[in-house]
Amino acid sequence: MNTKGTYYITTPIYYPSSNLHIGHTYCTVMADAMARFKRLSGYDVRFLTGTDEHGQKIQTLAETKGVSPQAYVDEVVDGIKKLWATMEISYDDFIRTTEPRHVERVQKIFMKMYENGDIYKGEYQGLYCTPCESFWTESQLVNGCCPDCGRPVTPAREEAYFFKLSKYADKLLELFETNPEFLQPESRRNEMTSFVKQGLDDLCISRSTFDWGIPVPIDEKHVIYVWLDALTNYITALGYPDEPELYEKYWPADVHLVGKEIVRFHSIIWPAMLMSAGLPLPKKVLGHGWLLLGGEKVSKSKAAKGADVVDPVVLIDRYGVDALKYFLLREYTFGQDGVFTNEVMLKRMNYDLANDLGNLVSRTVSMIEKYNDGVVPEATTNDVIDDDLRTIAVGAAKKVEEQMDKFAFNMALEEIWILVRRANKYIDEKAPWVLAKDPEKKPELDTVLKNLAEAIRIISILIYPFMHTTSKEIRKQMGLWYSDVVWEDAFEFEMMYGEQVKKGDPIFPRLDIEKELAELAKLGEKAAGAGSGEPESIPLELKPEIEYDDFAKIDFRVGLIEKAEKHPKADKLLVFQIKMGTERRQVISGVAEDFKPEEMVGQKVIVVANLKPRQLRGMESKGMLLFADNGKRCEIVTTVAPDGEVVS
RNA sequence: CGCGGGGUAGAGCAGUUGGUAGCUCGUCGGGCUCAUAACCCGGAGGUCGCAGGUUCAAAUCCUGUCCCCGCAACCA
Repeated sequence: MNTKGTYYITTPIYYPSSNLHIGHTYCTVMADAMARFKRLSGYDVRFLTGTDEHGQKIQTLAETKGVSPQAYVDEVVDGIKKLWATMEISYDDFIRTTEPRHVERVQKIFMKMYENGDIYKGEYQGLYCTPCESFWTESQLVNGCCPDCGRPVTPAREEAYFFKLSKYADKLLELFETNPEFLQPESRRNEMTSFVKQGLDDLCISRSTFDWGIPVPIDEKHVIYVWLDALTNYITALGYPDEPELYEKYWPADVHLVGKEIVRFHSIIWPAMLMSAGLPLPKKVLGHGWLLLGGEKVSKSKAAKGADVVDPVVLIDRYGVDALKYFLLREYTFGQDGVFTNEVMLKRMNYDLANDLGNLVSRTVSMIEKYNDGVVPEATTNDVIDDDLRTIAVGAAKKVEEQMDKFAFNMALEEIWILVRRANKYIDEKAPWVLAKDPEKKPELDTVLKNLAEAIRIISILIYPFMHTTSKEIRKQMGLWYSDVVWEDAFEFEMMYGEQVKKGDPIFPRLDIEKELAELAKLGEKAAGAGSGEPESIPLELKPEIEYDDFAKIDFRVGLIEKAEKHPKADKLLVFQIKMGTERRQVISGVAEDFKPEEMVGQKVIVVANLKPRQLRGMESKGMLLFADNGKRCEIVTTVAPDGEVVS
């Protein structure tokens, strides 16, 4: 064992701002499968996951709940660890960025970059929200106001530390070009290449407006930017720099598995940081796709149909860890987005696991018990059908290896299922129940039973990285309870003679899909809060409280939309001509994706009339319209009151 | 003309050294009874977004065009 060298794989460290959903589970399951696969095939594996616990958002969240940030993250992290325990995620280390080991090491790494001349003190210029003590960039603003509290922001500047990211643009481009393996899939690499080509700004890496973070070692008034803090986890968890034993053994990482939304941080900022610190770069950054929930095309979503359950705990509870893992790994193509629905999931579980695999084991064990007293007989005959089964069986491991090298989990499983289906077909072709009626055919029958036992033994090895519990259950029924799973045995076909099999419960009971769909829909609705029973009042997470005076500063007016058209130079903007009593003026809103201009004309809306005018892509907007917004889709807020009247 | 990805059977997807279009599910029909009403076989169903071009031959190369989706920009 462990003759093939080391293999270091990481997941992102998750941000504990809420409980994890099936998307996080997806990423972690992939990493776990790969870690298990590599271990099984002889690598010395290190698998790291963890949580990223600093930052203003956590601090604010904790405040709204009235607990300390540490207490807040402790609770969420506890839940995350429990989930991974339930799912039997085989990580070797779980790092939390609030742990002393991480904090100290981040500071040392910061100092290293500083000493190398890549960190300088500068002035951060941005838009400042005084009550929130936060800086925002123009693009972060929501309706021109602070995205957190919704109040106006003012231009301001503050002292901050910067990382010379711009210095590394050429080196990054060179990295992408000369080492295409570094960043995959290709579409992400192209995206990042063009991002770098557009020019990189130096990165502001300190904040002084909140304190839930790691202090800048040379200036205690500042805390280190969360991404700088978070990215270093991949080496601080290995003890870099003060206890470098693991670091020296496992770094550079073989792969950072990340979601596509954070590819930029991992493929640009992180390598630049490492270059600055003079450290080797990770070998590969892999951006996977997202699981998309229902909705799909045209937003008919008004009548939200049977909510899909995305809480992994609920799904595991009902269907088991292995079924969920199998579904996630088999259904989706790495790197691409995939649609998640209860129905797709249930079908996968039923067809592949219950019908194909579970039933194969069940019928084989039954026959061995029925026709040979539960003992695997010897194979003494052979024909082309036997050859075909054997060839596919002993060749499958190699194919799985090839697919896993490409992180094509779905194809790796498909290769295994080619064998599963071949075995089922083999039974049909050989019809053992016919052979059993003729004593003369006993040798042939024995061969069939023996070959099936071998095929199932091989399957039990191949599925181990993906479903180790199922693997063990199959091995138990096949009489292999006493032996370890050894990858090399998947290339052998002469190991089952004489084993004593024992039928057990179905490995994957068949599901009644209609019934399960109904049950899940019920659970989904409950989770969505639409449950029956007495209405409960759960406080919303609100922006900080304001004074009446703050509110009184705003002049709301009723406005009649007389004209609406698309902004000629912007995709998301609509330009409205509004009549408010005697005055007519132009107001622009970012709602072009939700409304057609013509459906807006004639609507009476509420206008923030005393908002400072502003140019938007070359056109002036005087004021702003109110909309209800769930983050995805806007709804217009209308009134029947006469235009020009004051709203208060 | 900001950058990139994609449009292939009812659904979801494979398919780049160009040479009879494949898979899973669904559907229709058949077989089997060892097995979890599971398993196996066969049929129907596609002008491979559209229009041109290169070629003996294009889903596969080139040009144009329409539509979707990311990123960027933008949402007073």
